[in-house]
Amino acid sequence: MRTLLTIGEAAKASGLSAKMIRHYEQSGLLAKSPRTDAGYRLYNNQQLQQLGFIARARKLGFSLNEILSLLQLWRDPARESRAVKRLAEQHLADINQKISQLQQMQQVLQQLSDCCSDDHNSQCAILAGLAAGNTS
Amino acid sequence: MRTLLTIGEAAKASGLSAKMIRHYEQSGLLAKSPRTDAGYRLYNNQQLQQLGFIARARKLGFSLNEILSLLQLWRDPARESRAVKRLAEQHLADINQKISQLQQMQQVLQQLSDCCSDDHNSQCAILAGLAAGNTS
DNA sequence: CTAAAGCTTGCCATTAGGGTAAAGTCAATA
DNA sequence: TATTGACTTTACCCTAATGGCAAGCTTTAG
Repeated sequence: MRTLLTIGEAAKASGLSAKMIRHYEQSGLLAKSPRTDAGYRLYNNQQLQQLGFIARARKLGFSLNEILSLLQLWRDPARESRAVKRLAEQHLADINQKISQLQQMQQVLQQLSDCCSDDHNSQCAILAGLAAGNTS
Repeated sequence: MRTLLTIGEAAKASGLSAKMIRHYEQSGLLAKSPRTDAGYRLYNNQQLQQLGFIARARKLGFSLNEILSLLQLWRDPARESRAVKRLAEQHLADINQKISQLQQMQQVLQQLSDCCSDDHNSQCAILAGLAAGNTS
C-alpha cells in the first residue's frame, strides 16, 4: 500500500470526513500536513494513527479540547497515567450526569405519554402537564 | 398582584431569562408583546402561562421547533390528542437513543478507566485503547 | 483532449443560549 | 428637583462540532 494518502483517502481510512480533518488541523489538534506542489494535503502512517485516535476519542464523546489534552499526553513520553485517568473520569462524570438528566426527562415524559389517550379527543394529558406545571 | 409584568419580572416568574424570552418572541414561539410608550415589553397572565409552558417543555428536552408545534396544538381547540402523543413519542425515542449512545460510551470508557493504573507510570490503558482501536 | 472526480479556500447555517455595549427609561433618594 | 442605580431596548459577537455550497484549480480516466 502507498504510504501517502490524500485527504479523501485518509478520511475513508479513518472514518472522519475530509471537512473535519481540515477542521482538526485548523484547530491545532493535528500538525499542518505536508502538501503536494499543487497544495493537496498528504497523510502518512503516523498521521493516520492520529486520525484514528481522534475518531475513537470522538466516538467516546470527548470534546475537541479534551482530545487536544489527550493527544498531548499521548505524545509526551513523561506522561503520568494518573493525568489521563483524571481526564477520563471527569468525562465519565459528565456522561453520567447527562444520562441522569435524560432519564429524568424520559420518566416524566413517559408518564405523561402514558396518560395521553392517543385518539381524536382534544383532551390531552401531555398538554395539560405542560400547561399546569406538574412536570418537575 | 399586578396583571402586567415587565420582561424581568416575567423572567423571574417563569424561570426563563429575559434574553431567551426575547429570543422566543423573535423565533415566532410567542406573539409580539404589547409595549409601553417607552417600548418596554409587557406580559399578561395568558402570556405568562405560555412562558411556563415553554419553560416546562424545555426542561423535558423538547427543541424550540417541537415546542412551536406543541404550542400550536395547545392553542387549537380542534387538536387531536393523537397528534400530541405522536410528537411526544418521537421525542421519547430520541431521548432513549441518546441514553443508549451515552451508556455505550460510558461502558467502554469505564472499562478503559478501570484498566488505567492511576499512578506515575507512563503506561496507560486509556491511551492504548484510543491508539489501538478496540474501543468499539 | 476532455470530462469527471477530487482538492483548495472561504463563507454561511445550525442550537440554544450567554455576553457586552450604547442608549433610553423609571423610581427612589438626597 | 437632580441624581443615581436598576431596568430595558437593540445590535452585535461568541460558543461546539459539524454540514453545505460555490468558485476555481488539479488530477485522472477515457
